Amino acid sequence: MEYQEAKDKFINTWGSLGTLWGINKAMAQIQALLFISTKPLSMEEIMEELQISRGNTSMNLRQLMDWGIVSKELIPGERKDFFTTEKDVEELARIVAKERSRREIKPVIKVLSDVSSIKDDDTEKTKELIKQTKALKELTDNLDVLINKLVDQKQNWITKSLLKLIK
Amino acid sequence: MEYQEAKDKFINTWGSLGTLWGINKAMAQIQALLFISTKPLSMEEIMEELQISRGNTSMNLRQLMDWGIVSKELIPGERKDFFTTEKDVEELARIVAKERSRREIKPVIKVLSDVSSIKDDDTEKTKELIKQTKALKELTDNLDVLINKLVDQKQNWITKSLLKLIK
DNA sequence: ATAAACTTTCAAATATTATTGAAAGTTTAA
DNA sequence: TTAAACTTTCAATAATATTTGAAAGTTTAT
Repeated sequence: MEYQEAKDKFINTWGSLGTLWGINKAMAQIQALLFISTKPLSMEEIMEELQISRGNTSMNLRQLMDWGIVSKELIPGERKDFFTTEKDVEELARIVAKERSRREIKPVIKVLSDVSSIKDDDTEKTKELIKQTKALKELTDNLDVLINKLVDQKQNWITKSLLKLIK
Repeated sequence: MEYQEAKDKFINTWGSLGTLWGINKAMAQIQALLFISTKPLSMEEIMEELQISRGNTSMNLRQLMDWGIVSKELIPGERKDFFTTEKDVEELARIVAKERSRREIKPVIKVLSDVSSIKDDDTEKTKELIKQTKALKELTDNLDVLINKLVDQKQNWITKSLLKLIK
């Protein structure tokens, strides 16, 4: 496999993986492109490489910046903005995990917490609703804590965590 | 909050959460409905409760069964099929984690592995592609192992894992 | 202040994905 | 067998999400 083919394959796979996880294709592809780029890229270059429109590029770069995964790089003497992504995979994973926790998990915990604390009217169906949503709430809560704990271990978190779990 | 409101809220939240994670709304809602039901439900009952078509119900029940989270329950003397979902949250989480590993993570590892093993032609961009995809491959690999290890701890896996990680 | 260079916004267009419903298929009881 | 009861399939349709592109907005150099 040659460079160009490998690059395309990586960007496309990353793009469809994104889709599968509720992240849109362009957003994932831009990140992938920056991730393997040897230098910061301008909007023009991104549009050109991925064959997407200016508007699309702009909106998705904004989202990536909101996630904290991509940042603007000011290049002296250049009028345009240039963009880079976090290059360290562990730091990247850390950011993504934290953001997903904040954006997706926390709000769900809130709903589960509300639903599971309705007044028990002593009917079987109410009891079941309370019991099951409470169990789900506890699981989600614990998972969230677990993820945040994992991710907070500053260096080599995965390796460290693995070692501990082996017993 | 009354029973009906809490139930609707739960089913709807679960439905939109599904969407966010690449699982379609009806599929997530059916699972949610079964999860808080006190008894197995027929297709008719599911259609009625969620206001969705027969075809939609049938297809999504099939998918839930393919995932291994819903199963047919044969009720003696009944002609219709009845359906239940796994009621234990930990077992549910275990199944979902295993399936996502198999369906989504493993194939990505394969692609990353292929891409990162292209022939090094000693250009800077090829070196960067190899370096970055290799790092990503290793991270994904390790995360996958970690998830599977967590999930394989038969009882109270989250609690146990948490304790270990506290140090 | 002006205008060129560049970025953002957002309504409309396009593409993708989910849903419907009726026909085809299957199972069961008599 | 036959036919009623039930389930599945899938082409057509509807709903949703993404993308475009041009106008509006912003910044910077002169």
